[in-house]
Amino acid sequence: MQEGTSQAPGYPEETAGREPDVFAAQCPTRQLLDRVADKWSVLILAALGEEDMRFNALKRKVSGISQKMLSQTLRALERDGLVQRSVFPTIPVSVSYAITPLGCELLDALRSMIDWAQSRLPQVVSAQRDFDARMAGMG
Amino acid sequence: MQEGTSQAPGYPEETAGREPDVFAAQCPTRQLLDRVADKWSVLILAALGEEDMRFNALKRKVSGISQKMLSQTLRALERDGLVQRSVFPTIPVSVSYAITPLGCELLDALRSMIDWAQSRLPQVVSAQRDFDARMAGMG
DNA sequence: CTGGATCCCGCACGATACTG
DNA sequence: CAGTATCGTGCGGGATCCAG
Repeated sequence: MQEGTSQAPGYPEETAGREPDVFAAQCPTRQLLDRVADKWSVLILAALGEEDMRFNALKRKVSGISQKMLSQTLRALERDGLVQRSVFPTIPVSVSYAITPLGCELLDALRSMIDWAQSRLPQVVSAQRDFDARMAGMG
Repeated sequence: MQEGTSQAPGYPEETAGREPDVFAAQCPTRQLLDRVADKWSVLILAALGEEDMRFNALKRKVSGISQKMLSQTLRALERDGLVQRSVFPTIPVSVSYAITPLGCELLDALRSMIDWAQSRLPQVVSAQRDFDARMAGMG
């Protein structure tokens, strides 16, 4: 494919102060970004940013998510250290999810994105109308 | 679909100045967020944030993207007013994509996320190792 | 040649049933 | 309640074809 600078075989992590190319698919940062720049991850973190929640509460909060994607995304978030899973041996067992300090840092960044979406929605809707009108005019 | 200021009937939103529930699947902000909190959108906007690019240059830059997703995502971004598409009637025709001021605002928010991923990658990797070790220990 | 549409197919996701 | 297992479908990737 693309060689550019020669990379060590096996682990293409650059050595010196050079930062990795986040656009390269095999870059670890890019892979982390792919996991984090995901609608379910964003919504789950945002929900847990408001308060700790149990599995089904989370499922109700994040409307439209399937149990499969919820449990799958939660496990990925937990593995990345962004979410803490706590099991309480009640009967039946209850499991609570909380955002970690690391996840909280990320959430701060995500909030800018969410705030942007909320505040700029009118401009976006207007742009959509404009675009659709142009497309209709082209036939 | 788009009513602008007043709440249209049919939207189960709460009434007065209360902001809509971004966790509700049918909330327009949530839908915008779903489009924006997408790995291809993020990478494309980040690439165009560096410089205007043509279709194939973008395809090379954003490694791993298929031309289908590139053209599809670009069209969605253009429709949302985040990206400007310019056709130059050269031979062969060249199409250039540029980020708009609106998209630039969003990109500022996205950059926090990207920066977070770059700076916190070590912690995440460490958390992954920890998680994997715990899972291995459980059998 | 560049930009993009279209077809086909595999895989990831959604819906649901089932288990501890 | 908190998941896993199973199955069907729709989205995304790759190849191919088309327009200019």
